[in-house]
Order: sequence, then structure tokens, then C-alpha cells
Amino acid sequence: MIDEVKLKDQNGLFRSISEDTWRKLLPHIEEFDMPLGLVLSDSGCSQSYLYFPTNAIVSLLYNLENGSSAEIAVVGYEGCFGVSIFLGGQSTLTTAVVQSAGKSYRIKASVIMEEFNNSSPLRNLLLRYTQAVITQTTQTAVCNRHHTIDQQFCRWLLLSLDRLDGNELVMTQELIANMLGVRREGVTEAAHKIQAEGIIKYTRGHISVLNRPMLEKRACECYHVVKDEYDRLLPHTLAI
Amino acid sequence: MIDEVKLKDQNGLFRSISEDTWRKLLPHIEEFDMPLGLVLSDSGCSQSYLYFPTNAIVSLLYNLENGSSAEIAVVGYEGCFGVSIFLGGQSTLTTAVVQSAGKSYRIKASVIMEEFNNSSPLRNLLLRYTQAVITQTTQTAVCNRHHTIDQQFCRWLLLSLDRLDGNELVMTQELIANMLGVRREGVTEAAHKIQAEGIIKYTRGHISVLNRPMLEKRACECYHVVKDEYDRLLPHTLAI
DNA sequence: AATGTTATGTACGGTAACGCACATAAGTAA
DNA sequence: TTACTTATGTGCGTTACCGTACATAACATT
Repeated sequence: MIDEVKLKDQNGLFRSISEDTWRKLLPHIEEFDMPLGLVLSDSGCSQSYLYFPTNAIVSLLYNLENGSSAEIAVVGYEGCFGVSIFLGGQSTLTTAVVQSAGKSYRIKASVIMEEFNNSSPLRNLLLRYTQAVITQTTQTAVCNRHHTIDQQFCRWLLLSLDRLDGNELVMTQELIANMLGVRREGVTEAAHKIQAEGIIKYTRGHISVLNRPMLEKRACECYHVVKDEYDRLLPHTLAI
Repeated sequence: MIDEVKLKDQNGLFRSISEDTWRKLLPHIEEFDMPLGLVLSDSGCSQSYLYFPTNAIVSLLYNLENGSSAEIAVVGYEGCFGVSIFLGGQSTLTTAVVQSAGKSYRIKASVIMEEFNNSSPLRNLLLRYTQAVITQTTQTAVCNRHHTIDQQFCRWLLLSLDRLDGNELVMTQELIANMLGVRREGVTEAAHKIQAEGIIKYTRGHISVLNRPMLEKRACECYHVVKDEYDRLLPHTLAI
């Protein structure tokens, strides 16, 4: 069964839930495995669970009619996926895909809604998280308009890295290209430049970050803006 | 004083507020004039009012360090500005600027919060609206990545037009460029093409839409996606 | 009418990213 | 080993958009 002692430390939102709310939710928390590529929600489908990743990363993508796509936001241990449940729209137009395999927990939508409506601490927490996601989405919009692939590649690496243990990342250039909504060759080029500067080492789907401070310098402002806003809105949620 | 009979019909969210909530809010509704260019909230500043435009349009912009900017979403009679109040973060990193002058109403943040916490109908309404704004932001992100200036110009015209009476729009190319986050010359070119096709007529800050169906055809899918999602989430809020 | 200001038009070299085609290399399976 | 698949490298012409500079035209001011 679930180890209740460790449970609360595995997701940032869990850690921020007050004691009495926690006691009510605890019986309804289910373990849920997230293999790479799993689609958690297709565009327009109603959500029946709120997902809380631990070491997994979920990408929120938007797919255009012509088949091209772009990542809107990324969710890891610091948050949850399925905000449309408590925003009331039930579904979203975004597709959620597991970008990095791992474990997560989930809670039935009905259970969350019950608590959301009756407990303002949980509601406040989830809404503050929602604003953090909005910030990330906003920043993505501006980033897509104004920053180079190089910069966005670095930003993306950092956001992913923050949600993982260690300094390695399993991800092909093809997939990164899909996230950024650019050509695979564009990512190849960007990765080359960054590697030439000794910042990363790229080998067939494995990226090792060798010099994180430099990576942050090469990234656009968007990374820090988003990170700082998460820190502000969810102060005790992040550092694990 | 405020004409209470007409009041409820001037903003889509007002119209969707239930009778008893409405009676409680009514004494706190203030008139507020929105002249062109007025800045309602600077990046990082705390919001003390929730604004409900009637015939005014508010642009949510994001300003980058280097001075360039991009519009994230647009708010008119169908919604409100200041969602960060009830999301709990108080401030946002976006700047809100009056894009088209007009009248609006506003309610003190404290009054809204009181109702938001005690009345689930108002809460549900505002949260559904929040999801609609998220959709718009998401679509902006993808649009910035994948669509041409021509398409975005058309989309932008349509979104503005939907929030105004008539088929005319007072707006210089310079300002549109700022919204879209592109060069002014880029907008000049786009406007030329669209005008050459007889879809609009552009004269020194005045745009008349002559053929709206064609304008919709020239726009990217983003316009309809956003519009349909607003219709879904706020069914009785739109058509005035 | 003369002048200034604001909005728009036009031109041109530069560049980031695209689409496409194909080469290479690193793993995988037989 | 051999063959196959998958991931990455590379080249090249094309395009959309940029930055800059400057011209024109409409309106405003006196």
C-alpha cells in the first residue's frame, strides 16, 4: 500500500495542504504510474481525476489542425494536472502527455470538488497554483514570439531539470522539437551550440547538464520569471 | 447615479450573476471611465478592484526586459479584469492597458472576495471565466509560434470587433503592432493585403470591416477556437 | 498658407527558422 | 556479423520577418 509517511513529501501541493484537509483526502489518494508518452487527457475530454506527479513530468500541449504543436506549460512535483476540474469547464483544449516517466498520485474529481467547495485552504492553494500555471502559459506566449530557439531550448531544459532528480534528462531532439513547436533540425543546431560551449553533453536521447549556471545565462529571462513567480505563489511547495 | 435597470445588461458576467448575489453586489458597483491608453495595472502591482468593461476593451500585455511586448489576452464586455484577486496571487506580471476607450464598472477587491468565498454561484462563474481566459492565453501562445502576421492580424481584428458595436475600429497600425509583438511595418503590409482583397478599409487609425466572413476565412483557426470556448464556458454571457 | 506632427508607405540588406533531402552513426534484433 | 531501426548530422534553397532608413501624406496648429 501507500506509505503515508513519505506520501506528503512527494508532491509540493500535498506538502502545503493543511492537516485536517489532508486527513480527509488521504483515503482517496490513489497511486498512478506514468509511463513515457501516456496521454492523460485529449483535447475536449472531461477529466475524472486530478493528478499529482512525484518524479514524473507532464507536458501540456496544444495541437493545431495542421498537425503542428506547442507546449503550453509543464507540470511536475510542484503542481497538479487537471485544473479544469475545479475551474468548472471540465475539459480543456490542451493535450496532456507524460514527458518524463515516473510515479504520480491521483484523486477523483468528485472528491476534489467536495473539498474545493467546502475548504477554503485547499481552494486557495489550488487557485494560487492555477495562477502560477497562467504565468507559465503567458510567458510561453511571449517567449514564442520573441526568443530564439537557442534560448527556448535552454529555458526548456531548465524547467525540466527543476522537476527531476540529478542533472540528466532522457529526451530525444525530436520530442523536444515537438514541445517547442519547431523543427527537429532546429533543436539539433541549438543543442550543438550549447554543447560546443561545454554546457551540456548530448548523446542519443540523453542530455547531461554540465554547467547549469551557464545554461541559465544562455536561457531567456522567461525561465527565471516563471520560477520566481512559482516561488512567490507557492512558497513552501517547491524545494524537495 | 447608476441606472440599475440597464446595468445588468451591460456586462456579460453581470447578466450571469444570480439574483441574490446581484443584490448583495449592487451597492458596491462603481462607475469607472476608461480612456484610451489608461494603464489599469502594472506588472507586479496589487489589484484593488475587479473591473467589468461595458463598451471598453482592455488588453493584457506582457512587457519583456528589452522593451518588446505582446498581447496575452483581451477583455471586453464578456468578462472582467483582475482575476489575480480571487486566484489569490494579488498581482500579475501582465500589464493591463485600455485598448479601446469606453465605460466600465468596478467592484472593490474586498467585496468580491467576500462574495467569492461565500457564494459558490459567483465563484463558479468567475472560475469558468478564468478558464476561458486561460484558453485565450494558450491559443495566443500557439498562434505566436505557428501563424503568420496576416492571420494574426485578422484574428486580432475579429476579437476586437466582437467586443465593440459596429464594424469600425479606432486603432493605429503602430498600436496593433505592439499588441501582436511585431514591427509596425509588418502590420502595414498585412493591412495592405487584406485591404487589397476588399475585406477592410484602412484610413489613418480607422479600420472598417467590409467583409467579415472573408476576414474570418483569412484568420487562423485560433479565433474560432477561442470564441467557441467562450460560448461553451459562458453560455448566456456573450450575445448582447 | 505655413509649419509641425503623426500615421502610413516603401525599400533593402540581414537573419532565423523553415521544408526537404539525404548522410551518418548508434544502438537493436536476427 | 548482418540487417534494421532510430537518432542525429548536414547542406541548401526558400520564406517570413526583422532592423533601419527614409519618403509621403493626412491632419493639427498657428
